[in-house]
Formats: sequence, C-alpha cells, structure tokens
Amino acid sequence: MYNFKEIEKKWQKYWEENETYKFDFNGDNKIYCLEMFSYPSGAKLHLGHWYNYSVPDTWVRFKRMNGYNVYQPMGFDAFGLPAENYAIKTGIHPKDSTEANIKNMIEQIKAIGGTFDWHNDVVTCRPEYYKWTQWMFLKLYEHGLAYQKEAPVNWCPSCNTVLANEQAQGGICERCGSEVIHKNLKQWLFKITDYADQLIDDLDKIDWPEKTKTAQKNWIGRSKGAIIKFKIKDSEESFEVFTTRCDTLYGCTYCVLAPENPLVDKIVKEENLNAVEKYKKETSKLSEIDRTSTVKEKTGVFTGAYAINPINGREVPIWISDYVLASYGTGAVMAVPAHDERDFEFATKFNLRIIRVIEGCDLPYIEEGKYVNSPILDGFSSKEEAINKMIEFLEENNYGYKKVNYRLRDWSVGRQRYWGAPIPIIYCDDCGVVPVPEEDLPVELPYNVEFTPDGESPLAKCEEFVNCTCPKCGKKAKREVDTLDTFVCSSWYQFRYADPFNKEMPFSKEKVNKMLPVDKYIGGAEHSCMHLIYSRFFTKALRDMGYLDFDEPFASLIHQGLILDANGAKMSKSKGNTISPDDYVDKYGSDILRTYLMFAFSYTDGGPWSEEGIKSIDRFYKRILNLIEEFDGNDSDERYDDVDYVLNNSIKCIRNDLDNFQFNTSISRIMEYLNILIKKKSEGLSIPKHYLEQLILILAPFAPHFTEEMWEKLGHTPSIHNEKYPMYDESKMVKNTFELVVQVNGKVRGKITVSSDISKEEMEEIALKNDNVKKHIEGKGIIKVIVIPKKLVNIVVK
RNA sequence: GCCGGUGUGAUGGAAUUGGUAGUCAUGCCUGACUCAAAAUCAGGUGGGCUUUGCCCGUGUCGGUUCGAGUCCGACCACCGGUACCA
Repeated sequence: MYNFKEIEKKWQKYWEENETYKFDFNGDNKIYCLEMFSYPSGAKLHLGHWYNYSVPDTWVRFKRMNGYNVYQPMGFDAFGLPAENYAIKTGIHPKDSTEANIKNMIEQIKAIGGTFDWHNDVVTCRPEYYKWTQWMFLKLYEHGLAYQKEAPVNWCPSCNTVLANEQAQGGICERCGSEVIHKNLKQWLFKITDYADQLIDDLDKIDWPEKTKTAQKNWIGRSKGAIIKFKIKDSEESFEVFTTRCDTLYGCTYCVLAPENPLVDKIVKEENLNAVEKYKKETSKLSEIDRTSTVKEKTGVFTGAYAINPINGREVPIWISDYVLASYGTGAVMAVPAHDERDFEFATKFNLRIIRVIEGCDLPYIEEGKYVNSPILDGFSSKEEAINKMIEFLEENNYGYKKVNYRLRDWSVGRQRYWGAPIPIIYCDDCGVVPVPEEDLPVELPYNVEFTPDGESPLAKCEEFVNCTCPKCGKKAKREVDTLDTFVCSSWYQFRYADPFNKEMPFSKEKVNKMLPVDKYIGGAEHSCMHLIYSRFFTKALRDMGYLDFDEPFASLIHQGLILDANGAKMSKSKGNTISPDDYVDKYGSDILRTYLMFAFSYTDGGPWSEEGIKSIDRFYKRILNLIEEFDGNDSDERYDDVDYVLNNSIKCIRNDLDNFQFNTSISRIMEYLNILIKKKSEGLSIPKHYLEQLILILAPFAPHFTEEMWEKLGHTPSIHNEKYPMYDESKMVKNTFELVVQVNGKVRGKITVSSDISKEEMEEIALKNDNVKKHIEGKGIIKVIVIPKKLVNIVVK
C-alpha cells in the first residue's frame, strides 16, 4: 500500500533538511527560472497558481538532472487594492490579512514539493523590500524620469474617492453605482515614453511569444507623421495638430479640438459660448467607454473661430468634438473628410465641406491614388513619396515638422491609497519638492491609519506621518501622502532575487549581471502590456543609470493557459465554480495532481478540468507501483530489442518535448514505455532491474515524491533528483525494416514491410510489384514515380 | 470595428513542420475474474459500404502541389486583447 500522504511528507522533510535544491550562487551553469510571484489576496492558492508553479517545476527538475544549477525563487507581490478593500469591509488590517495569507500560501506552495528556493525574502510590503522600491523612485527622480503633472483620474463624486480602472468599469463606480467622472489631480508619473522606441525595437532580442510582442507593439503604438501648425484667424493664438496623413493637407476643410483643450476657452466666440460650455459639460460626464464607442453617433459644436490652413491660406472652421482626445497627440486634429472615415462621418452630419485630393472610388477614400487639387503634390501617386514631399515643404516653410507619436502614455504611479509603498518625497515651503535622502529610507508605512475613503489619501490623515522636517533646511515640512502603484514593486523584484539580503543596495551590480536576465519567465498572458512593459522599462532605466549591464529582464517567456471548469467556463469565486487544488492534493497527492495538469492540456492552451482525467493518472501510477512491487529480483543486464527501441525513443522525445514545455506528449512517451514493460511481463518474461530504474529516472521530474520512494525501494540511496537524466542511444533505435507506403495518385494502396537499407530503385520496384497497386495502375500510363527514402512511393498515373 | 489566437473522433488532445490523420489517455463496447458490483486484466473502437477491398473524413468554399490538418485566398464560428490614436 502506497500512503502518499506519509511519503510526500517524508520526502519534503528530507529535501528541506538536506537542502537538496539549494541554489549555489557561486556555481556555474546557472539557469534562473522564475514564475510570476503571486498576489496574496485570497487566503488560498488556486488551481491557476498550482498550474503556474508545479508544471515549470518539472522543467526545472529536468534541467537539474542535466547538470544545471537552477534557481527558482518564490516571493509575494503583497501590496495592493484588494487587501485594502477587504480591510474596509472587515476591519482587518491589510498588513495582518496579507501576512496571514502569505503564511498559508507558503504552506500550500510547499505542499507542491517543488524545488523552490526559500532562502530569500522578497515580500513587497515589508520595509526591507520597499525601502528599495523607494530607492528606485529616487533614482528615477534624480535622472529626470519621475515628474509631477496634472493628470486625469477616475473620480467617484459620491464616495469622494479615486477609483482604479477596474473599479470604474462601464463608467460606474463599483462601490456605490454612481457615475464616474474624470478629474485632474497632481500625480507622479514615470517617463516611460522616453523608452518607447527601445521598448519596441528590443523586442527583436528576446525569445517571447509572437503574440505578446505584437500586443506590446500595438500598446506602445508608434505612428510616424507630422506636426502642422495652424494660426487662428484674427488672433495671436495658434495650435498644432498631429497627423499621419499630411499628404492630404489640401483636403483639410475644418479642424477639431478636444473639448478639454485649454485653447477652446481662448478662441470661442461670444455667440457660440453657451453651446460650447454645454458641450464641454456633457463630455466631462461621459465615461471614456461611452465617449469612445464606435457605434455612437458623432457629436460636436462649432466654436465660431477659424484656423488658417498654412498650405493654401484657406480659412477652416474650428469645432470641438469628443472623438478628439486631449490625451493623444496634441489634442487637436485637422479634418480631411474626403480621406478619413471619422472626419467623413462628422462632416456629413454637420454639412461641412468635403474636398477630394486623391483620385479613387467612393468617399471616404483612404487608399493610395493620384493626387489632385494639391499643387505641390501634382503628379504624385505614392503615399510615401507624397508624405515625404509634404514634410519637406512644411519644414522649409516652418509650417510644421516630422514627428513620431506614441499611443503609450507616461506611467502614472501615484495612488491615493494606503496599502502601498509611500512615495519618498517631502514638500517644504522654502525648498519645494525635496527627495528623502537615501540614508533615511525606508519611509515607513504607518500602521495606525484611517483608510476609509473620504476624498483624501489615507496617509494625509496620519499626522505623525505627514509632519516632518525638511532634509535641506530643517524647517517644518510635509510628506507626500500618495503611495506607489504596485506595478512599481513588481517591476524590479526579479533583480532582488539575485541578491536578496543586500543591506547596502537593492542588488549588487556583479550579482545581478551574473544572474540576469531571467532564463525562463512563466506567467499569465494578462500581464502582456502592463507588468511586462514596466519591467522592461525599469531594466533599461537602471542600465542607463549604470546599475546593471543588460537590456532585457526576461530572455525567454512562456504564458501558461487557463484551466477552465468541467463545462469549459472560466472559474471565478462569483460563479462558485472554482476547483480547489487542496482537495486533490488531499485525495490523490501532489504528484498525481501535477502530472494530471501536465498530461491533460497543452501547457500554453490550458483547458477544461476533468475528474476522469485525474483518475487516469492515479491508475497510471498504480500500474507503475505494481510493476515495482512485483519486481522479481532479476539483476541481470538482459535486454529486449523492442523494449530498448521504445525506451530510447521515449527518452529522445521527452528530452526534446521538455525543452519546449510540451509536458503532455512527454508523459505519453513514458506511458508507451510502461505499456511495453507490462506487455513483456504479461507474456511471462522477467523485467530486469535496469529497465525499472530507467522508468523511475525518466519519471523523476514529473513525480518527485513517488520516484524518490521507488528509487529507494529499488535499493538506491536518495536523492534520485541528484542523478543524471537518462540519455538515449541512437544505435538502439535503428530498425532493420520499415513499412513502405505505396500511393497511387496520392492514395494509399499498399503497405509493405521492407528492409531498411534498400535503395530508391528497389523501393520503386517493390512498389510496382504489389498486387493491389497493380490493380490501380492497370491500363493506365505511369507519368512519374516519387520516392521518399524510408517512407513512401507515390505512383502518378493517368 | 481593429489586432492576435483557435477550429482535428463521443471527450482531452497527437501528428517528426508538405509525406500512412487520430500517438497517449478518457469514454464506450466485448470478454476474463466475481454470487454480483467496483477495482483489475485482455481485446475492440473516426463514419459509411456491395468488406482480399472501396468511398468519405481535420469549421466552410476555392487554389497551389505527385501529395495539404499543415502552404495561399475568401468566408464562418468561438476565445482573448484593445477601444474613434488623428
């Protein structure tokens, strides 16, 4: 009887006491494998965590058995909104609930029986860690990459608080259901846009899924175009527009400003004032979703003012409309209704002039064509040439210039929340904005704070926190009360693992250069555009400041798929269809759960959970157990050719598959090997020990506890995980015969077993002699014969 | 709408990258053991037919090729991301 509970505990204890998996920082041949650290919001590890941690652990174990020194650390991304909301609801302090959750989760992760290195301490909400998060902020500030600006936030007027995007979905406050408005607040931002080009271009250097790279490129949204300056008629004012189609400038018949554009107030005419004010008010009420809906009809009002098209001096009306966003480009566009769908829709609705400048079919015409009504572009028909010519002309006449624009915006990092790392800034009446000196870090987050939302950052209400002295002049001063976005904490944790106990620095340059980049990073695809861009930005910024010498944090990336419920639906607490890994660890043990997760899905796809599926793995291990328990003591080196073939083929396939994270097919190969051993035994043959040892060795990364126990049963001393992974022998995989497939016009008409060393000519000859093949070519002319060595012959007849 | 991805037996999923479609499992069927059931073991299992063999079959329609699940074009369905980006 195999008591998995006792056995799993026994070996976990053994590994811990013997530090079987301790990483050697000074060793060679390192692999740094990192799974995205988890967020301890719930008290329990869910199946997704299990999938994320246990499966890559098999890859790590495989690498270890191949002589690599593998580092697989664990930590917790412990700051964040859910803990704070939980506290508001229950009164349990975020620090207490978070630390308690971490404790639970560590126990659960340990139950996996992984090779995780617990000799480190990366928990983002602890002062030893966030001291360095604050240090990061100071360094970015010092280098001009952190700055303050008025920026719009989601604001709930009823709760009197700032909302995260996810709390304001659909423009409705998640807490009270009232309409969310946008409000400008002074915010801290990181200048990630400085790195926009590198963030796109360096994607070529990394081994990431193509779809993730594409997602990042789209997110950053580089577009090449031009700035064109428009003067305002009878006024000193002017404005700039950004356009990717400056070639259509002659077709510009009006301009549109974002309603929030400050210029609007300066140019609006008396008789249009009421309409403009009313429209502005309506726009501010609209949620971003409503405002940007493509199904919504275009709206807008005329300001009464006119702009001068610099290219031809034409006076064009200036409108405002919510389809122009203040946050992108210059907050103003030139409208060319003939060649832009949105402008066309708008012009048609408001009866504005439409001038065609490119020949082609129906308007709006956005394709290439011959330019018309465009003096300086006469004779052009290539868009690219026309754009270049126009930019040249604009620059010569000081009407505008070439410009690259990005969809990416600077990263707003200030949060009006309690549960985050305080921003290390002090405001002094005399000295202004003063960064906290490095030696005063960390700026500790006080424990006793009232964090029920009331319109102010919770830290603002904590007097002993706010009041301080200015580090420069020593006078009374006040601390910044906003905290940092948790994405700041998770942007650099991969570096801290390289040097987790450093008290002088977040990490030493030498150690970080030795350990990084991460060789294999594994986590959900939902982080494609936030965490995975922010970490890349941090890496590049730290490199430019001289703290490290590489360009990218994660050399290779894999996204695990999603495990769905038995009906194929996403699991969620609200739907009540979650599956707890603990129940299955309890019922079948960690090895079986892990193997099932590997066997049932392709790792990057995921799929629906199946109760029958996990039972089949249970059966698989029972069959192995029987084979080992019924071992007859045959210690000879007796071999069977067919067993050798399957064994070596399996090893070869597994080695290849594991390198590609294809766990499901690897397990199929082990099953094939097991099946042939069982078959031999059922034929009454004895299975020599060396075959059993190979079975247990190839299985070791997949079932660490079970194989350790079987290894011991076969008379070995632990640990099997320090053994070498079996290597295959090509010579055992040579077959003397193969099945020659004969096709006639591409259809299989015969299969003949032939000797492996026959020539192409012989293959053809044998094929043509086959009775069934003869039937199909009878009375027809052979046009040609295609021979693929060791595979098939295709006879083409007519 | 745009950008990605996926579509293969009853089910999860394979397919050496253009060369025998369905590895390995699950389920189901048959048999053995059993008073019986479960468990276990053995065999079978894409559909159809006039069954030495033939026809059909990888979402649909078309194309390239001696040969297509794989490549190309159009379409359909589902999933994920994103939201008028000028």
